[in-house]
Amino acid sequence: MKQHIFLTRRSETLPTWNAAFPGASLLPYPASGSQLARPGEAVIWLHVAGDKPDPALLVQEVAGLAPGCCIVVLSNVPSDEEGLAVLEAGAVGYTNALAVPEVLRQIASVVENGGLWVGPNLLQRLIAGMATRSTQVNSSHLDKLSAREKEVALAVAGGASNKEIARRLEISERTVKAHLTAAFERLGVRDRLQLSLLINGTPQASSAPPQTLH
Amino acid sequence: MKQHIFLTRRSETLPTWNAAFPGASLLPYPASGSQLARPGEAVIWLHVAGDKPDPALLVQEVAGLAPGCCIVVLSNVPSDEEGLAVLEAGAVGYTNALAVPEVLRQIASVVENGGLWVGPNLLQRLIAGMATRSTQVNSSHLDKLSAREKEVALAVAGGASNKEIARRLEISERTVKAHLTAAFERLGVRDRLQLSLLINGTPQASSAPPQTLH
DNA sequence: ATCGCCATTGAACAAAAGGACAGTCAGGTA
DNA sequence: TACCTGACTGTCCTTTTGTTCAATGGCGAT
Repeated sequence: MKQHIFLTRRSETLPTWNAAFPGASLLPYPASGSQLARPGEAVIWLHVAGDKPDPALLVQEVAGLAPGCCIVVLSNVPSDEEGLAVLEAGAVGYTNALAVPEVLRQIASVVENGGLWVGPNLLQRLIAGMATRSTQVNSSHLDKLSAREKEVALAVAGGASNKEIARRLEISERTVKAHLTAAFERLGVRDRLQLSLLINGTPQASSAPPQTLH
Repeated sequence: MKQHIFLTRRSETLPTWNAAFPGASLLPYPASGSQLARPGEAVIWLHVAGDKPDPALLVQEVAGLAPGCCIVVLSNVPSDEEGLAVLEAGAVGYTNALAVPEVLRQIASVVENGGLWVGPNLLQRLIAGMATRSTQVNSSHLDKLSAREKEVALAVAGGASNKEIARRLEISERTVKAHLTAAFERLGVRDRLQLSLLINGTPQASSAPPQTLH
């Protein structure tokens, strides 16, 4: 069990923190210059309230003062954006400052074992946003389609209905469906919306760095 | 402590599973029709090997047989793509089938408390991918929507189906539709595809007919 | 306390989308 | 010529989407 340090602005400790980690230290956080803990031997619980000092910058600063330590951010007003920001800044956990002791201990055990902790809501948003773009992005998707399929696919990507496309291309609605089915198959998507995302390059996941880290 | 059920194709149990949960059940998984467990009272460990039966579909099928239960996927050949797929399908955890007992128990404790479990690698990828993208979503339109409508609209813009969104937000599919109908109305679009184009800021204008009718 | 907004859901319904199976026709190639 | 591919179409059927009508409960404002 590593040492637990709570960093907060107002030097008051929340009852839940004590309940979770009776032996933890409490420090005011503009801890200038001095080292906070022996490298890699502590879990830093960083309490942020609002965005006065940018939480992400704060995380980076604290990371400098406690190299190798896990930083978990406790937010008074949690939001997906803030969570995203601090995690990107190097925090390994993000949760509500009022989380119950069980959850705090849960988080501790996860991060102490090298894991990251993200709340279900944020996580699901991440998954939702990522899921469609993970499937093999090649930018030259349209090249995989025949001329006609391409026309139909582009119309769909522009938001047209099958009926509209049929009228526009002067073919039956049935044929539009046939071309679409072929396009879905060839591009490996399951419906017109994902086809649209693919063609419109909405994913742009190709630019996301692989990130091997830690 | 909930009941633990391991579903696997070959009816052999891995030593690590036993070590982690001595009292767990082991079942072959094409368990047709019959209910697997009392609703919400079990953790289902779904063992997948390769992609013969699509893991994501399998998750959905099992979810139907064990409503309210947590499904954790154990993969013989884990990949970010597979993880993403099963999590999107409703699984609440994804890890290597050979994970050591400590990790399995860790995962169990997380999901039993309503959390999602995603390995550090995949999670980092999600965060990295999201952080670069989250700024470019067209928020001006989203401001016209209520908090809940926004969540649904964003999921749709990411390519999710109503069923998936319902599962993700833990509401009925009917409610998803209600939020969507409201969002269409407020943003002046006629269906999910055009909503996606609007939110993702896709410049379509030229090819997409205004179409007020209906 | 009444009003309006929001979140939620049910039932029923209509329309759109998509899959399965089957078939014609034109053009190019082994 | 036999074979293949792409474009095109039909019918039948299932699933998904979206609407209409209707209702409940929470919550903040007047």
